[in-house]
Amino acid sequence: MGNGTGTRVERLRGVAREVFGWTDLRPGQLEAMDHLLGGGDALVVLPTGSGKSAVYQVPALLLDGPTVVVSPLIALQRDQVAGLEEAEAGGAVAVNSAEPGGSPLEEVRAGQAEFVFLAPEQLAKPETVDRLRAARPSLVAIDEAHCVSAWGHDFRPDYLRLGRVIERLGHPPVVALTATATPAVREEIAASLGLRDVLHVVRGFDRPNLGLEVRRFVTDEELRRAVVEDAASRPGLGLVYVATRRAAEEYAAALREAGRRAEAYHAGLRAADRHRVHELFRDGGLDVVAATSAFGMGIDKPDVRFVLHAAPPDSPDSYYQEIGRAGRDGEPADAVLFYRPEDLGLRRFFAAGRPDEELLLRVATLVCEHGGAVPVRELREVLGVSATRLTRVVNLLERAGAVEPAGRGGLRRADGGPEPARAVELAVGLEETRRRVDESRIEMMRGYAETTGCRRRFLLEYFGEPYERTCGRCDTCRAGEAEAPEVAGGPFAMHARVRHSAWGPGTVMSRENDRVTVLFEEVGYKTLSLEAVERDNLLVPG
DNA sequence: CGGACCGGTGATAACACCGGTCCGGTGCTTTATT
Repeated sequence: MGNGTGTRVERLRGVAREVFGWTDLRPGQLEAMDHLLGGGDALVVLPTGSGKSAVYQVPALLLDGPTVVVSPLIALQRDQVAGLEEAEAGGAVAVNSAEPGGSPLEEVRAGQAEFVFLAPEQLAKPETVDRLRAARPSLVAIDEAHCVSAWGHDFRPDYLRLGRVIERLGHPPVVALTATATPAVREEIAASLGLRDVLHVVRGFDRPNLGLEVRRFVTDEELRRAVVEDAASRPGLGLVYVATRRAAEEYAAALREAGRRAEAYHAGLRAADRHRVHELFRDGGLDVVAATSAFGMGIDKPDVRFVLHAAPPDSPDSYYQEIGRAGRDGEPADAVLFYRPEDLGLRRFFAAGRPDEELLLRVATLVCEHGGAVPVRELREVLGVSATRLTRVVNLLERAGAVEPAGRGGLRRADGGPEPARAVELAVGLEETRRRVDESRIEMMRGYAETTGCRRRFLLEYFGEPYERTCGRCDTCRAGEAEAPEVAGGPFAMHARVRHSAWGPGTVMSRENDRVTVLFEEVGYKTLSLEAVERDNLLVPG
């Protein structure tokens, strides 16, 4: 393989060509790879199907030592391992509950595997981290890195502990990869993973071949009928995203009734059924999949012609991820949201979870009174709670500065940290902030559904890309309703830092002609009328 | 937060209406039982 001589970029190109057969690395990819070879960390936002994996696979072969890849789904790990085995890129193994015994880690230690795939839950075991550390990893890749922000806080709290794991592994170069991330989510990922000397590579947010449309309904019955009629009459392959498992089954049944080859997909299906639907979808045996958010990660089918939403997701972030599965081939495709404001209620319910004050206090008190290092495993046995619940609480107490890790899987009171009662207060405050931000993202989803402006502009500015025009291809543009934006400027330019007397510091995310949307650190997204802002001097530069 | 579902109510009876209750997404793990 071509190494030893030549510039880093030439060596990277050589490996890409000779090992993987890639002859056309894109500027964003190369830049990130080069930065990693130089010892820095990178946060890479590229659309799925544009070679995100290459960003760690190529430099991995030029760095001396195995590459640790954190990947959220066992199914994705399997696919990636298979792909690497085929490329003969130095061997790849996965470590998870579905794999036999402890032999994969042995292969890594013995230098027989260049890539090792794990979910964050595996890295919660100190023994596993120790064995990886002994193999002296030279690169860490966090795939689908938005999971750190989206899942780490409640659903899979081990995501929030990856920063600790990276340190424990000696902090080799780290690359975080995702297809969707607002500036705020990118900041959170970088901070949570403890990235240093970070190069941000963000490419290809706009998807001009996607037609955007929102249709509004009063009753649930009308909405359902319209979704089924629409999905049944469109040519080509499509997805219908729904909010509940039950709705997935009902839509699939209605579409079959209407003569389409349709299947439901959600996490309540047996593994064999999920597998079967995936294969049918992949091999062209279906017209429509009616699915919850369980369907999507790892899907890279080029010819999806439409993505309909029978209910709004929890944020524009999720929405963009889901509609981004349409039109990967660059041909025209449609993204239609069938909208009732009431349907945001379910999202609000999911966002509302309250913190576990009793458990917070018990953990804080136990650790505080112990005086030394308490093994987390022991805490779990004493308290008789699930690992997920305990990890969530420990994360909060760490963020509140009350406890800190002590060696292998231990926990002790932080030096000069707050008393248990005060620690609980601080932790509850952190949860409150989190809840407010989640709710504000739901409000931004309402904003998208109800905007009278250009929808593409709304989404792109939400993702931090200035878009000083109208697209002409969304429903509001076509109806001639979208107002042409004025040239922005003045005190509320995109990304300007501002301060509000009650809501504290924030960043301007977008500006329409009569209002401005600001992302506040403490309360999330707020849209303010410019008239009120000017009349009452609500925002000052900050 | 909103919807589906259930059982009680009223009072020529059948069925419309009410209020209460329950339920809802995403995946890793691991272990005992077939």
